[in-house]
Amino acid sequence: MYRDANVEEAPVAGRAASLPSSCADCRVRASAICCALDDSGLTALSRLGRRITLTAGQALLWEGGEAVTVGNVLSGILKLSTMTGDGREQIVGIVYPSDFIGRPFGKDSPHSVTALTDASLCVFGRSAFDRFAREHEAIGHALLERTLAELDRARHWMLLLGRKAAGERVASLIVEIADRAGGGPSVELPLSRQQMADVLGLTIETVSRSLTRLKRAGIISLPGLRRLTIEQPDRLRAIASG
Amino acid sequence: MYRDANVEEAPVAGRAASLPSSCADCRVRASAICCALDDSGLTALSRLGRRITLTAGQALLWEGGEAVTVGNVLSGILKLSTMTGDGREQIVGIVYPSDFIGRPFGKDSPHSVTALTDASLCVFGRSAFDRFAREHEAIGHALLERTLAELDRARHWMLLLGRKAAGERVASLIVEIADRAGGGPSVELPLSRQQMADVLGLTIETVSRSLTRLKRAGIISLPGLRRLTIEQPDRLRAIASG
DNA sequence: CGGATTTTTGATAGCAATCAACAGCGGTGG
DNA sequence: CCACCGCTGTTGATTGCTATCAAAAATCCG
Repeated sequence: MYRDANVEEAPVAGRAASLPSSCADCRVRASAICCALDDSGLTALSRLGRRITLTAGQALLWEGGEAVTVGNVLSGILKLSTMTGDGREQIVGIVYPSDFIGRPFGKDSPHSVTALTDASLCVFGRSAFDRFAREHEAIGHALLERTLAELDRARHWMLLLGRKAAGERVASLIVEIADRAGGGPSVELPLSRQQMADVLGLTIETVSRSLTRLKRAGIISLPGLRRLTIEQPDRLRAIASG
Repeated sequence: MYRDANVEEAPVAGRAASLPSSCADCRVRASAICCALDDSGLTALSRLGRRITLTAGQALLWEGGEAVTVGNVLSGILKLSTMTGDGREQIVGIVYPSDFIGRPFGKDSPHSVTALTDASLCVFGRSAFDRFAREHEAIGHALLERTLAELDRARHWMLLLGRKAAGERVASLIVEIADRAGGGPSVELPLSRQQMADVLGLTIETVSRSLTRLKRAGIISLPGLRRLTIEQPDRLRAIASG
């Protein structure tokens, strides 16, 4: 089902004095971790990296497997997931463009990384990246800030998983997706019902029923399977906050 | 119910050339974050810090409050916790001696930090610590490694909260506590039943019933309320892994 | 248009929460 | 020293929520 990631193209290292073309035209240059680097650092880092593409469903890293690669998401959406011994899955993170993926400074990957949509990434060998990060304070610090923010988010999600009822979980997810999408009351859902269930620690049926209930209450409407409009943000947030 | 932390003593900065006495006799010097520093760095850091004590139940930081302090735990055990709008609590982390607490590089504390036992800490003003960390690469890197490990642990706990049944959760917690305690089949439980419930996203009754079931199955025994012996580690681990 | 997949809806069952009472333990004071 | 009290933990009865099982409806895609 899952195939290996394919290399799209070798990096094109520009002249030493200028930015490599692969970075110059990078869609996430301003917001990815590399934005902490100056031009010379960026040039040096770009020599370690290459771009790859993943098709929806394709995995890049496996839980418990060697943490061989790290990198930035350029486009598409990926999931971080772990599984119990008998195969129940929990999504522990959703990764968007400009987010960093992989486990620097660790031998094994603590979770799987799988593309939910077709995606493109800028990836580095982990050990080469680790070495680079040790030499470039700015990258290390940017990584620290990101990791601290991720930890905050993971712990906040623990409250949802440990203490919130199904309806509250679904409301919380909608609020988070809407916030991430940035404002508008109408959002494209990046997740299928099954994926929503795997994020929320619920079943697909319970997610569906919760959405129906929110719809019937007039709090949201569902113009399409993957589209959702928040009709009453205040009530939605009230439910989400538990 | 919760009182403010009390300052125990001002730091005693030793002669510039030697280690300050507060660090020289520090119980966690070899394993806390400061072990990344050389003597001069340690001396500089120690000038920013002071020791405080907390009594059981006392809070150091509040969820949503200003993240004024960071520091190392010297002795005792603390919890990190968050609450829903209507007061349901989830413990998102247990902190042991030599662990780091607080939220560097952030304005607000994402969770409360509360002592579960009497505890002593070596704390720093956050902004002073932030400045220090930016100037001392070694601390920043040590913090990064710790934060990455914490993130791995938090995400692993998300699997437990999202997908494991009550009995599996309790078994997992016992395994984790036993591993942390280091080997012996008999462990002192650092948590009350209520606190175990708050970590596991369960109620106190369900935790108690799960323990009783494990006891009746001969997998564990409970020589005292706060003492537990693992009789059949393999079966316990099998249950824990889901 | 037709088949496959995803989503919704319905019926039922099971697990954990809730409500309630009791037991064990430790501390205190008579 | 023992009786009493408060607190923590255990056990029991019941309820309620969510999972599970099952089937229909909607959507997607060739």
